[in-house]
Amino acid sequence: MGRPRAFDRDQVLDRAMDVFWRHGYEGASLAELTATMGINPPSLYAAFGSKEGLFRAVLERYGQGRASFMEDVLGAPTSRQVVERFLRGSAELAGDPRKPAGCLVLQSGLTCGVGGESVADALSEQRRDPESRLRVRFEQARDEGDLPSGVDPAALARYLAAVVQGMSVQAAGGATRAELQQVAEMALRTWPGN
Amino acid sequence: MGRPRAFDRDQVLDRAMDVFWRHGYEGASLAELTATMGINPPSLYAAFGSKEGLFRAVLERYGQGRASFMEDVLGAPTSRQVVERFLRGSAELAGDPRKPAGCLVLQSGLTCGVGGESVADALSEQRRDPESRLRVRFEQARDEGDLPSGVDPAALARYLAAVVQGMSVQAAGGATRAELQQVAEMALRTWPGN
DNA sequence: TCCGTTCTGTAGTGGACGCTACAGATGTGG
DNA sequence: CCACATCTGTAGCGTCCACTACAGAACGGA
Repeated sequence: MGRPRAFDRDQVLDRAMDVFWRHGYEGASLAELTATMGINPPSLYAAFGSKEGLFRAVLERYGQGRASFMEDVLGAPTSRQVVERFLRGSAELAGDPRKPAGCLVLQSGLTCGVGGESVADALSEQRRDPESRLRVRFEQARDEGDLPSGVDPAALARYLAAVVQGMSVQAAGGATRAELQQVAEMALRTWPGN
Repeated sequence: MGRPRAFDRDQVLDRAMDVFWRHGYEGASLAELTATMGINPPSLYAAFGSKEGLFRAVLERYGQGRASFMEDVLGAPTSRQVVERFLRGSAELAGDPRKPAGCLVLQSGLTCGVGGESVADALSEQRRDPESRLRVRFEQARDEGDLPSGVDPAALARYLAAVVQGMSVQAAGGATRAELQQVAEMALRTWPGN
């Protein structure tokens, strides 16, 4: 009971995500956030507590999409197909013209000013997550004999994470979807067999 | 004539570089910069004009080191060796424990707030430079028959740039030098021949 | 209809930011 | 030794930042 909320939580989160994505966590000002979200500061603070709280809510929403992507990737029958889905799908996502370039988790903060360390740490953790899930999947593949000999699951996972993060950087610099796909195909040459 | 400058320009630039590297362009405050450089704001402004002017001076100094690295890379006799030097050398640099992790050009600003676009553009340009020089080198290699058939010089250059940028991101997340070297070696499998 | 509760919009708050006015210090040229 | 030019340190400028006090509006319950 009480006066009902005049905005849709998911909708304003999507709009906030766009601002954080384009300007980074610290570069996104409350003035621009509230203007884009179409609400006033008190409403924002009542709903999310703080700028960091808002950002974490955005991050969680973003993480849902990533999680479903990773489930599709990890569900591929062979390790070679895991790699294909991961690289090609990431190129597709990083180059999606309907969204800001690259990846929110990378764009919104590689570095931070003093006091922003907790946000930077949260982002760093988010970046590590797909890599560790890939590693686990490749360890399983190795035990099943589904990994070329001489390939270390951890090194392969780290390499793939690096390539995808590099694609995000390229996208931020204006690379097109087709160019990102070329990067994915070059990376797939790492592993011509299978 | 007049009162002589009480600080060494290159020394304060190196110290400023460290701050920008760790906190990014916008995350580096004048207070921290002046404290680290050991000078007061008026001295800084007399010498560099503005925070952006200081950053550009830092960037130019950083670029000198990068340029000599790229000259060594591009001077390798075969394209395969160009790739080896670029990947292994970049892993070495990104993991250098004497400096902040990764690459200044990437750490100091993938995104920016409103008004910081000129800095972001300058950084984006700096990021493209090694890639275009690699492309030119690979085009030369192709004309000399020194490139495997089916490899596009532009795509190869972009791929390598992405891998190296990804290594920087990994370094920012705490990856060790040895782990970065593993990424380089994985990437070298792209091109087992030669 | 009135009450309690929750949200909304206006209009700020203190503080940190990039930057600079000013006066004193330190050098060179005459 | 003095006039002048340049740098240095103190102290503070206006502006923008994340954030909030407050009063009125919009609901459900009695």
